[in-house]
Order: sequence, then structure tokens, then C-alpha cells
Amino acid sequence: MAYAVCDDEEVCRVAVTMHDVAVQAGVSIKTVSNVVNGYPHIRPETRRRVQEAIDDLGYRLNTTARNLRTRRTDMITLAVPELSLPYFAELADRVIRVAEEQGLTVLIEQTGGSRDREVEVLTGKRRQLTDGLIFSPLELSQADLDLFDVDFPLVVLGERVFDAPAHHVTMNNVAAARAATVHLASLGRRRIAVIGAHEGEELGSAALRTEGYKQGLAEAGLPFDPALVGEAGLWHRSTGSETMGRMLDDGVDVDAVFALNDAMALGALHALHARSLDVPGDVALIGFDDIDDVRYSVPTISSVDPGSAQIAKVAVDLLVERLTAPADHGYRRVVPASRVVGRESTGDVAEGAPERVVAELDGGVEQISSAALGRTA
Amino acid sequence: MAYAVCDDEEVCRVAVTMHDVAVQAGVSIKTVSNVVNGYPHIRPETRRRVQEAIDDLGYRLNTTARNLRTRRTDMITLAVPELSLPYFAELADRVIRVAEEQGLTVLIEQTGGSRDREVEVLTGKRRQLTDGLIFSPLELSQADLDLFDVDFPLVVLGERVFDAPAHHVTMNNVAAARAATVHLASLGRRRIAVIGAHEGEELGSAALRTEGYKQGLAEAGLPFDPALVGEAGLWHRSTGSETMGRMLDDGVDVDAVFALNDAMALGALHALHARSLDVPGDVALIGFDDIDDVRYSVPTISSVDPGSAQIAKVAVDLLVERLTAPADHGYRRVVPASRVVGRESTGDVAEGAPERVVAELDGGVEQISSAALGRTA
DNA sequence: GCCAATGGTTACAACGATGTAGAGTGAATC
DNA sequence: GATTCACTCTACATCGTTGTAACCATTGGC
Repeated sequence: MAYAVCDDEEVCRVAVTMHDVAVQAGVSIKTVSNVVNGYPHIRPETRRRVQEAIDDLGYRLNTTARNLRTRRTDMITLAVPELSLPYFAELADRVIRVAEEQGLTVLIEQTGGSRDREVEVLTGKRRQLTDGLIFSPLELSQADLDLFDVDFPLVVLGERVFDAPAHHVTMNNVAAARAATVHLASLGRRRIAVIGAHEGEELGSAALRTEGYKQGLAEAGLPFDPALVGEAGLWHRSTGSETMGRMLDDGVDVDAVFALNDAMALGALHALHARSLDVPGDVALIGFDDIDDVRYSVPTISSVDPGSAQIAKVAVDLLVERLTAPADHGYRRVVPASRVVGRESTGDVAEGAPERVVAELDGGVEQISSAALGRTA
Repeated sequence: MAYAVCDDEEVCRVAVTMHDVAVQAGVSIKTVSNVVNGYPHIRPETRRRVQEAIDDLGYRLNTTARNLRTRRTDMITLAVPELSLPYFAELADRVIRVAEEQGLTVLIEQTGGSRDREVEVLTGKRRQLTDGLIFSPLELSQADLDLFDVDFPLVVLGERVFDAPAHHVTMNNVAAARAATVHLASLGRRRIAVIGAHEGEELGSAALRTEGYKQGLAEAGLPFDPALVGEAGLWHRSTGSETMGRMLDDGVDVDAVFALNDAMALGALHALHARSLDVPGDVALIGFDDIDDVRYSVPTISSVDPGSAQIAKVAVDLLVERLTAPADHGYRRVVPASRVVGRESTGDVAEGAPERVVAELDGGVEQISSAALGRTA
């Protein structure tokens, strides 16, 4: 793309520079720089003159030049699959706010569930636009671990990749999923379906939460029935609806559903409703993520709050730590505390009543040395 | 924020520069630059040597340096109120995708409904990080028109500010709201409430859509009843729920609701459900924006699709036009075609059936000269 | 009354790329 | 055989900052 050329000197006077300010104020360029950057040792009189010149000329610091000189941009990247998934939209919202408080600007990359784009986030052109990266991979996995051995500050989110040489913010997936499942069982449900499983996967939210589901069944003394496992690659409303619908249309006997994320729970609710099944009367429903939607759906949907607010905060904090401190403390894995929140879809609250916390799980911080990786806290 | 200093020459070798590549390849820096930038007149042999050196050294072009030199960043800003509002999350998603196709990177600014932050978007430090701005203001209004007289490429979205010296992408607000209201009336509804009005406002989505609502009532021969107008400042699920709830608790007789956006429609649905009112049995409901949510809610919610996909595409295209061409074509106001989409919440489709378009409205393009501003097309 | 420490300021050289102008080639043109 | 032109490449200045080192006052300590 070629931009237009401007030839009117008067109109297109590119920009006021420090040089212009310096001349006007009768000082050196560096003094202007010092004023702009809040260097303390400046005579008040000088400062005033410079400030006046700045205001007069409408001078604005050229960020690009500063970035070049200082080798920093004060920007960080947040790479997520898709903003149209509410969980990631909320995450992005939070990360932007937290980063802002630290004086950082956030650049968002959408990887759209494409492996190539995820690789590009780690290695591509845009990488160097920012000082660091908060990365929530979806396609990359443990097999790509070496890709994560990068030379810039990196914080990994999610459960696709463990033990990368980077800080990691993750969730209590197995335990929380187990708690959610046990909760459904405690309501007397016996045929608990799971939606969003990924056959054959060993890591990743799907695998871990499915594992928690199985543990939950075991704990409740319920048998595991493969017919109750609904596969869904992408975790959208649409796939949740389709998977749920397929299962119901296949005549599978179901009295509860654990959707591995809330978007699918919303889709499943839709599919149940389309088949005139009552929630929670006929089928109890619980999701995962605790996005804002589930507080307003009809009925409201119970969910696992994995500590989303914490995740954003911690991710930024860890990245800032890497940005400011040498990489000397090894790496940490942080797991926020999570909760199972009961709402109408599990009959935990009366219609129209607010939510109720039905289970709580501690979080923790684990120091990762390159060798053994025992869970602490 | 001060970053860590690195003193290990070996490890922290800052970066390979064109100079290093040039030396290795035995050519001048400029030739390396030419190769990198695809300049055609280079001997194949030279190109090969340079490319080899690039690969050998793992050279990466320094974007910041290039930006400084070329005075461009190939980035654009998208400023929206909040990403956690699904409409804006979807908009951001689309804008990012479209921009990408044009080789542009998008920086998202959240203004969070704060006037100061909106002013900052137009004038603040970050402004110059990008080549242009797509701005969806919420607080700034016609009174701030002079703020929009800026010297960078700008595309304005929404209905807060008209006639700014910039391209404008907006919606068929009045006509679409009118159509939505008329549609509710055509279903036999007589007590049609509106949710999300802004008392005293003359421009803005709220005012325009409320105006359309009134016109719709008039067209249907229904009286306007102030008791049926629900105020709601921010258009969130929560405010929609509260406003709807208040109206019902006040005993207002309602048999249909026009929520001025879908988030509030979802909230209203929640409030109706909490009071055991059936949708559409007792109350018909229609929203505005046609976000993905309303296709999966229970029941599915009818809505006005203002041409969201188009909006993103057109906004980017118009900005690119300003980026590449001199500002010589005056300004245009583009209004995508919009539709009223009927779903379960208005009884337009049977339970479980997909959607049905119940009204269509043409869009159009209007050339804005600085003088008169008559609507064309 | 000399020396050190501090305060206030400046000159100069980077940061890593690209635009411009022009120097060499060699082939085509007259 | 001189002139033109297209191709290939280079030298140098420049984009607008900030880091470094050094300079010239003052000030205070002894």
C-alpha cells in the first residue's frame, strides 16, 4: 500500500520536532527531551520556557523515534483465538484495562484457530511491534514446545502447552471439572453428558476438563458411558447446539449436561429448548468460564468461574515482571482460585434468584525449575 | 517503567541489522534494503547472496526504524467503548480480519464510556502510534464537532456525531427502528415498550431509534405512552434487565418490548422470565444489532441487523482510501442495507425453527459537501 | 582559598532503516 | 564512435529521539 504524497509545504508541515521547540525556547534539544521526560534537574525558568514553546508550537513527542532509540515500545501483544468468543472478549477487555494501569498499550492478535497464525504470533513480523506477549494458544501443543523457547518476555495462558520456558497462567481444570460433575451428581442426576470433548487429545482444556468429568463420575459412583461424550472441535455456541442436538436426536438418555465452556452451554440450552426439554426440570446444565452471558440467559446457567479476573491481572503482572526484571527467577505457574457457581440451570437457586457458590477450589503458585515439576500450594 | 539492562554481550546481542547482512553478503546496506523490499532491479546472483546472508544471520527487519523513516506504521486504531459488549467484540473481530487483508494491523482502544478517554483517542499520546482511526464515540457529541477536525485519516462510526469532516459509516437507525416497531404492531401488540432511551438526547443511537419507535407507533396508529419508555444509560445486559424489571414491577402494562440493542434485549428477556412472563406468549421482544447471542438464546430473539458485516468492511475501506488518496473527494456517509430478522421472541418462526427476514431496508451512500447535506440514494 | 560534589546544560553519536542522487556497467541507437 | 538508456549498485543524509560524556557554574566543606 502506498500512501499519498503531500507537496504543500504549508499544509503538510510534517510535524513539530524537539528541534523546533529547542530553537523557540533557546535551549538545546536534549533539554527539551529532559523536560518532556520529567528529568528533575532543570531550572524552573528553563522548564517554563520549554513548556511554553511546547504549548505554543503544539509539539507532540514522536513515539516511533523514541521507540527506536530506547528499543522499547511499551506495548504488549495479547494473542487469542477470536474476539467474538465472549470468553476472549472479556479477557481482552480485562487485559487492556490492567495493562493500561501499568502504562502499557495492548495489541490484540486473533489467531482464529489457525496453527500457522499461532506460529506467526511467536515468530512473525508483528512480534517485534511490542515488548512482550501474552499468548493463549489453541492449536499449538506440547509437541511444539521448542517454539516457545523465545527470546522475548512471554506469558502462556491455557492448557495446551505446559512447561514452556515462560510464566504460565492456567486453571484448575481437572479439579474444577470434577467439582462441576460431582455437583450435578449431587443433584441426583445419573446420566451426565459432557459436551466439547476432543477425542484422542491428551492436553488442552478439553482433555483436562473431560478427565475431571470422568473423575467426578467415579467419585459419584457413576459409570462412564461413551455415548454421553459429545465431541465438538471449536467451542462456539453453534457447535454446542449441534453436539447437544445430535446427542438428543440419537436418543441418548440424558438428565444433565456439563458443557466444557459457556458458549457451548448456551448452544446446548438452545438445542434442549428446541426439543422442548426443560432446564433444569428434564436436564440440568452447567458450563465453564462464567462469562457474563450466563447470568442473563433463560434460565441462568451454572458455571465454573476459573478466576477470569485474576487470570488477566496475573498475566499482565507476570509479563511486566519479565519486562522489568532479568529472567532470573525461573518460571512460575499460577492457578487462580476457582469456584462452581450454581444458578437456575441446576436448580441451585429459585427462579429469578441470584447465584450461589456451591464449591470452591484453591489456586496456587508453582515454581517451575527446569527439572522436576511438583505442584506446590 | 524501566526495563532490565542486559550486560552479557553474547546473549543480549541486540539484533542483527541490515548492516550485518550487508557485510556478510558483501554489498551495501541499501542493496539489502532493496532486496528486503522487493525492489526489482537486482541481479539474481546478488539477491541470492543477500537472501543467504539474511537466512544465515536470522535477520529480521526492524519495524520501528522503518516506521520512523517512512513515517508510516501500517497500523490503524479502532476505538470502541468496550470489548465485553458483544456488538463491539464482533465489530473488532471483523475489523481486524478485514484490515489484515489490506496488510494493516489494528490497535484497539477501549474508551469505556468515558468522555476524557474519547477525547484522548482523538488527541492523546497513542494517536500517533497508528496511521488512522476508526472511531465509534459514545460520549462525544455534535457539540464536540471541532474535535473531529483532525489532520489524520479518520472514519467515524455510529450516530453520535454527524457531519464531521470525515467519512462516516452509520445505520438506518430511524427507519429500522420504525420497521421493528411496526413489525411488533403487525403482530397485534398494542402496548409496545422501548428500552434504552436517553431522555433529552437529540442525536445518538438512543435518540434516533427512539424516534423510529415513535414513528412506528404513529404508523401503526398506536398512541405514545411515556410509561412505556424505559431509560437506560449504558446498554448492557444488566441495564436491560433492570430497566425491564422496573417497568414490570411498576405495573406497566406491556405486551411487546423493543430493546434498543441486543444486550439489553437479553437482559430484558431475563427480567421477563424472572417474573414468569412468557416470550412471545405474554410479551413479544425484539432487539437491535443482531449479534450472535440472539440466535441461541431461549427463545431466540428477533433483531435488527444493521449490516454489521458491511460496516466493518466499509469502515476499513474508507479509511484505506483516506490513507492512500489525498483528501480530495470530500466526505461520504455510508449506510449499509439493514433487515429486521424475525425469530421466536416475536413468534415469527415456530419453536426451533431458524430465522425469517420480515423487513428489508436499503442502504445508501451520500456525498457530503461542506455545505448542504441532503440525503441521497 | 582550594577541592569535591552537585546542578544545569550542551554537543555529539547513536538507534536501524529508506530516499536521493549519482556512479559504473553494458547494450541499443543514431 | 558518441549518445542515450536501462540496469545494478553505492554513498550519504536523514527520520526524531535519547544516552553519554563533558562542560561550566555554584555551593559547601575544610
